[in-house]
Amino acid sequence: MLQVPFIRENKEAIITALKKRNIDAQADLNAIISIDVKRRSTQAALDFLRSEMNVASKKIGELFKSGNAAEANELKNGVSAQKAEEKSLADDLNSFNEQLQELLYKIPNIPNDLVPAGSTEDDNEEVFSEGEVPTLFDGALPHWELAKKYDIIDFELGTKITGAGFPVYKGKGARLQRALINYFLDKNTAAGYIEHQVPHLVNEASGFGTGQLPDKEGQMYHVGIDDLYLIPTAEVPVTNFFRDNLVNESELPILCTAYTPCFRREAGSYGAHVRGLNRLHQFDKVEIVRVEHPKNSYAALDGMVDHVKEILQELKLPYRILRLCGGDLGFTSALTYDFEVFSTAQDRWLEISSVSNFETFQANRLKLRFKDKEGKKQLAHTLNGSSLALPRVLAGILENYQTPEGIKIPEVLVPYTGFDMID
RNA sequence: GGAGAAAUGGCAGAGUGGUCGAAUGCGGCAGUCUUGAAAACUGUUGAGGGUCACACCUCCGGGGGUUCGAAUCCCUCUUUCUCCGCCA
Repeated sequence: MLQVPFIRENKEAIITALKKRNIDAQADLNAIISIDVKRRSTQAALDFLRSEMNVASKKIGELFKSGNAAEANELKNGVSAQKAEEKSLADDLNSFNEQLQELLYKIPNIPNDLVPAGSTEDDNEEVFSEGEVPTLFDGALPHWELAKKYDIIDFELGTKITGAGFPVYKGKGARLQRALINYFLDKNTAAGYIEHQVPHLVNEASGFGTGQLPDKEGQMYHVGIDDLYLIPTAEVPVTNFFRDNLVNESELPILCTAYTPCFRREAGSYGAHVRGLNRLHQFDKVEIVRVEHPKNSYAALDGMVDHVKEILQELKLPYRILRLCGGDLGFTSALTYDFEVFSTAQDRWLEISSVSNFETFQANRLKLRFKDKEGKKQLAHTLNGSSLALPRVLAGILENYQTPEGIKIPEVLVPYTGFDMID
């Protein structure tokens, strides 16, 4: 969420920047500014009236104490008469605040200068790639076939007990998942991220804090009876740790990591792209979250990108890094790098990580501030990234490491799996 | 799930209708003293809105109500604690 004073002072620049998202924000920004003017004048009028009433009330108390009941009663009638006006002004103010809030929720974050223009994922800019795409032998299979052949993932069983998109991992498949989780968490904690285990359901306020609500209700599973949401990512509980926090500058940066399952309804997805592990309703992910000083947030973003790179290098998977274009950029993000691993048997790239700087956009919603050296309060910057999303990493390993004899395990994972081959 | 008690500033904890945004202690910050630190002493120290700056307004778990006036009274929700029941 953008701040109103910022909008007031930078309207034209915001309109220009949001064009990269293919959004014309002019009308909404104008509405915000004019409602804010009304809001402030109403607030001033209300404050003035209340001040009068407060003075009179205090006087009434003094008059009663000094036994001057007649005069006190007269004043009382005067204040009573003002109450209707007070209520009307307060209602107006409330309504302006609500209108303002609603409009502010509609405006996405301002893209960073580096964000390329564009409307679809085809316009994303490749900024880095590494690792050789292996030439597969004759008879190489896509991961869902491999999963069946080696009996390590049972999609049908998941469908039976829950529904499509909820696979069951078995035997060495389950063990490999657990190995990946442990490996990722170890990498993250070695880099200074503090490991957390968090609730997998969150309340409505948390959904608002990170920007899933309003508008994206349909993406999350909602437990109606208790009004809780299943988390679509650990970003939601972890970033909301800091909701309504005022921290000391010296506490920054704050680095957290958490492994959680993630639940996504993925309404509207269909076809070959949801095959196998490509798109699931429940999947595992290890997340990293940072709360940063605004001065450091872009250096931190680069650091997170390097961190994820290192993991992929160790796994020896072919991957590339994309800088998302305006049209593909998430609502709350100012700059996002996507990591994609190459799925050899499918001959396509699969997104396995998304690393973003939200600048103050989430912090403003969260009321996450820090006190600087002068004692001034500033919004902090929040960032997060996946390190990594499990299913597609697993798909990448299965497909790229397959041999006629079986699936080799990346060397770095062997200490975690306890075996070096799935056969 | 049932019964009872409670929720106040970073923390602890006073405050039961007006002079309370709130005593006191701890903590934090600044200073005095000290070679430096500690101790001691002095001062300072909640948040939001609003203003050029003041003024002023709002906030004592959330929401609503009574009253000229609410931290204080009433209703409701949430959370915490104690006891009982159930339970991994």
